[in-house]
Amino acid sequence: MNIGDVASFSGLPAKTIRYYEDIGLVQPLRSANGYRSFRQSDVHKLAFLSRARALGFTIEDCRSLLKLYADTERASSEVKQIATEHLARIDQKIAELTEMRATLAHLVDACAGDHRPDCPILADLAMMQEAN
Amino acid sequence: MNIGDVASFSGLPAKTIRYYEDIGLVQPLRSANGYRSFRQSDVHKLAFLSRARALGFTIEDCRSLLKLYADTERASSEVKQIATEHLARIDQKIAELTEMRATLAHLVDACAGDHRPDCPILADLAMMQEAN
DNA sequence: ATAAGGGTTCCACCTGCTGGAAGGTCAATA
DNA sequence: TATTGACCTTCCAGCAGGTGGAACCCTTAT
Repeated sequence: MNIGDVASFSGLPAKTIRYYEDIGLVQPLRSANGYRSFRQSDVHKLAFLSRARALGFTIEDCRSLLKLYADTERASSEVKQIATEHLARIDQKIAELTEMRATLAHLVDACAGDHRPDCPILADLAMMQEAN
Repeated sequence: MNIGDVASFSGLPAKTIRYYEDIGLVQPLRSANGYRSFRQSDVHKLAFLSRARALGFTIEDCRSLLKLYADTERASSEVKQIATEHLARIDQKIAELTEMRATLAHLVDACAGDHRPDCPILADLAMMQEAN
């Protein structure tokens, strides 16, 4: 399979697939003409990566997950730990964004948004200047 | 004011302040010895930037906001638009993360996380391989 | 023969900093 | 006065995770 086919199959751009090869996540063979030649297992790996990335796992997480995936003797606890840590990071991020959202929504709400220059958003961002 | 003082005052690392000068967000003067010399207005700008960045505005947003801030003739609608677009981006991000979180939490929940190799997390990530 | 549509490499760029090396400056102390 | 230590300076490199483009090769059809 050439890279274009793999791209449409895995949903990853060809550029990304080349990048994944660069950083050692996949090792496709090469045809006589120099084209990358992907085996079924490579395609599976890439689909795996595509899904893992879509769930927000970092590349390093993906590397670990692929290793565990390949090791049929792994303990599921190892996988669960990676996923649990990632879940905590997501929760953290959601909490941060939610707080930002609240503040920002409040400001947007307070701003008339008309032709006049008075703007609570700028006033809040400046704050210190207010005390001036 | 030297960069160290400004850093502790604005809450931004000195490195970041230098970077902000690099990209033209602030233009401090220079003392005879070559040290950056920050006026009150620079310090205010940096505090403004610090708050705007904490609310997740991009650097380019900040650039626009600073320009609007400096322009006492601005229409508040211009500010509101930037903030509203940013709010939408935040909502988008929260939605994505929330979906990720749901899927991941479901998987983590389903995984025994013990010494055995059976793992629904890997199984789900692989999917295609399942059909193999 | 040539044009279209694959593929290849390499290098630069994106966001928003951060770290480190190598050196200049300043105030206080031994 | 020498020297320490805490400042400051510049410049260069790197992080994640790709993306864009240039310049080129390969294959197939017309």
